[in-house]
Amino acid sequence: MSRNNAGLSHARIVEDALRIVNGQGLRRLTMRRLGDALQVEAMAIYHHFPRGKEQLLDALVHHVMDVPAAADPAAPPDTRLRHWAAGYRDRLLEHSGVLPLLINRGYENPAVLDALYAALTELGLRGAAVVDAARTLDAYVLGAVVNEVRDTASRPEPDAAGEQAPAPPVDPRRHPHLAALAAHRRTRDAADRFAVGLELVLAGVQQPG
Amino acid sequence: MSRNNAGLSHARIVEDALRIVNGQGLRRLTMRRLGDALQVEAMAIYHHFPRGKEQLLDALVHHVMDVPAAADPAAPPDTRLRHWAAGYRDRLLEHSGVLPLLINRGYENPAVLDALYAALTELGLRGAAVVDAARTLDAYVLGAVVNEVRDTASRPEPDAAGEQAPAPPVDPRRHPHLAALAAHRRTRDAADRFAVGLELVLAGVQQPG
DNA sequence: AGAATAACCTTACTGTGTAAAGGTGGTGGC
DNA sequence: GCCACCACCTTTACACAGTAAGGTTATTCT
Repeated sequence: MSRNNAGLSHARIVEDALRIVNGQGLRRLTMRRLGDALQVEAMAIYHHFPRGKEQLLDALVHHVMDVPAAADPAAPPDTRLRHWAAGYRDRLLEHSGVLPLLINRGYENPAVLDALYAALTELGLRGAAVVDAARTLDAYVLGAVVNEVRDTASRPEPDAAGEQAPAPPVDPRRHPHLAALAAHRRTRDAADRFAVGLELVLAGVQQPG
Repeated sequence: MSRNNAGLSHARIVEDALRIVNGQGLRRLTMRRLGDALQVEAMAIYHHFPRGKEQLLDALVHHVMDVPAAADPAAPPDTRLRHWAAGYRDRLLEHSGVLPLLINRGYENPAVLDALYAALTELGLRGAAVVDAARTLDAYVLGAVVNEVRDTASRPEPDAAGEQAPAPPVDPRRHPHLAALAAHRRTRDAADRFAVGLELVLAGVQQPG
């Protein structure tokens, strides 16, 4: 506990960094701020992450992505796919602050990917069709979460009383379909939207069967 | 042309900023660097973007997203959807540097969205199904592009002769499906992968008809 | 014991966004 | 003609970012 042993560790650093990110945003994740949270000087972090902030951000991505494949091998394959998607979405939403990092930093979780392939194979897909389906599902989930995060971020707060939806004006001359369907755009909540879209993708992925 | 008129303009600033971003990356887009590119001091930009860099980044997103809806009203609706998807992907890939900004900054292009609704309606969808399908397609395209960008970024260069795929080792005991399908994971190029996935989503979106 | 080392601290430098205030030329009112 | 004003750009300055270099300890090894 003395001067040269503050109990710092890879895990503790990542943990506190993640707390900062999803409490104050990625922008405010700073070496000095992280040091403060860890009761340590900023430069102490460099002993555990010699490549500095870049390496720290890599570790954040890795930590978010490195989960064991949810194992319910008895469940039917389509149920497992839905669980996979829901779990994936939950994890991304819980750490939505690191989403920008996922664009440039690779992850790839073999266990999860293998389980995904397994479920799709059990559904009757073979060979390239499995890989294509997996990629498509992955893309859908990621894109859906990104859109969801953007929506909830730009959707303002129910701050004052009554003030909620500014209802953006849409010109029915220029955009008739948009105007006609405007009501349908506000119905479901985020979770329902995700589930509905997932069903569509799942249906497409098993089209021949 | 004197000292108080360097010919700066909203459009020119956005243009040069975008050039920097997709030539050197978002990280290197800096007020001073942008000033240099525009032959101007950094603070000059604040006269056209009073809210500073935040507003500049908003403008970048807006510029990337604000394109007229590709109008080929004679084409069949499914063709129009494919064109929309291809155009969307191209635009995102061309400015892949701004992708991280799309997560937190809203855009929404009414013209494009209306055209999308129109095509889906022509396909036979009605009401909420149109909105759901549009959201699903949007999510797929965005997610697919994000994955594609990550792949091409982490995929190293065919720099020296012959050296290309390090072929990550996969344990066939732990991940049998991954091992069995490894060959299928490297077949198609990025454009094909996108097209194949899009077909799956399109199929799912029109499932009842 | 003495030396090596792991874990942290101090200092210092470059680069970043931007507030504040200063010029400078052109434009309109009188 | 002249002067006030304003749009446009520059200067200066500050707080905060990441991190290289080197210093300080306590533990551990010989």
